Amino acid sequence: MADSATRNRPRKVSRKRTETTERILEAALDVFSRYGFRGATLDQISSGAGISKPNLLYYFDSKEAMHRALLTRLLDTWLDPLKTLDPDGEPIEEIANYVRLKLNMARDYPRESRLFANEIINGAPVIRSALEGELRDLVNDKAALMERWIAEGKIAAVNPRHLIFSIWATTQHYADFSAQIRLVLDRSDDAFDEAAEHLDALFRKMLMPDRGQP
Amino acid sequence: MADSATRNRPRKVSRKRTETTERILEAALDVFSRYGFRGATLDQISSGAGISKPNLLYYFDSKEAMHRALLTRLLDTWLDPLKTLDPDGEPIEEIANYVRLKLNMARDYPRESRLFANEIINGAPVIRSALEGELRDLVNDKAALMERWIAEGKIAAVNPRHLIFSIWATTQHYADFSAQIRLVLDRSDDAFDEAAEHLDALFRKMLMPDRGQP
DNA sequence: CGGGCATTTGACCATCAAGTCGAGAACGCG
DNA sequence: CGCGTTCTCGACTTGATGGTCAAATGCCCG
Repeated sequence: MADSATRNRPRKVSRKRTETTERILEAALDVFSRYGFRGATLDQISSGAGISKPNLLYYFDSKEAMHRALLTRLLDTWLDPLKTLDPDGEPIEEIANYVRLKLNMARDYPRESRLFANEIINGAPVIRSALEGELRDLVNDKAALMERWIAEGKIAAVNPRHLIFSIWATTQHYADFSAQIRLVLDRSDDAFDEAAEHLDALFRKMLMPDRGQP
Repeated sequence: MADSATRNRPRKVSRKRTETTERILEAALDVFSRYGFRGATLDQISSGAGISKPNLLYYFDSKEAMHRALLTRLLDTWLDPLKTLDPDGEPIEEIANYVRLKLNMARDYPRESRLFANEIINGAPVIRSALEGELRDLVNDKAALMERWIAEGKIAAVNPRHLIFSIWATTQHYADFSAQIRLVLDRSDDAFDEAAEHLDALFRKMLMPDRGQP
């Protein structure tokens, strides 16, 4: 590790190469998230990235390779907020904070959210194995943490896994179904502030331990 | 209206025609919900319906027409549960019942849910106008009802529209993201019973009026 | 039963889109 | 400068796919 080959050449991959790769992935995210995998065309992506189609295929072997690169890179970002659930923190604050983080991601990265949604709706053909491994382990870990909090009477008795599902569902909804939300609410200003308040109240109330009957 | 041409012929459209149309829409639902509009092919649909491709196009002018027929027909079914919110019922029971109905739909009609999700994620190009009209009116109506319940102290002070969003999100999640849920929960048996219990508790707790400080 | 309308299909067409090829331009580096 | 490597693209190939057409078959009803 840290061998001379990697050390001596400050960049084995040229700056230009990484820059172009970045531009391509940015354009690909735009197109894939808007039209889905099948609906996206290489022409759209290449023109979005400002290069020719053969050049696009010089950087990525195939349309599928681009899609895969995008999704695997995304997965880490996507799972990150859940990792921040701190076993030593104040339980309700920790979870409320997680909800806020997820909602911020829906607001700041709607394309990523839609890309992910598309992949899952279609049965997660690409990231299935990653989901089975990394995601399941992470969820199991955090679910166990919540069980502990419940046993200690710190939060109400909820089903931890379904609580996590509810958090994912409600927060990502504001990205994935934004078209519907805009149409229902009528106004174009984003409803994220209201949503934040609403979801904070929803989950806090859900988690408040019932001190009534011990 | 009600002219003889329509009256005299008990079925201007033959039984066979409606039956074939039905078989086509069934196959189309299957394919569109699984692969999205662009991803679906007429060959898949025609073979799913057990007829030839030209015959398919004898019944529907185009792929788009089939898709549109499917979505407009679906919209009514989709909105129906919300209409059942009874202004004269017991508020919390009414809403809990609505949640249960929506979750049952996610369980019994996952293909319809995914078709709808696909349409919305892509910006609702087909049913935009219907959403702007019918759906918005319906939501406004029911939101007003909830405002009344809040004013009467029957339910806690929630943001009615965002409450509705949360119900849509959490229930449809079990259909649209079922792949993820199966992977996380590990077992193949559907998690709907657990989900029903969890969501019932979640929304009941959210809606319980705080008798503490009046 | 027979004329006419509805239904069905094999063969075909046109377009679109993923991916290939070979040649040329740009760049790094001695 | 010179030369190999990296990068870029116009033109092309190939397969998939939405849609057409004309001919054949079935079916209703007088």
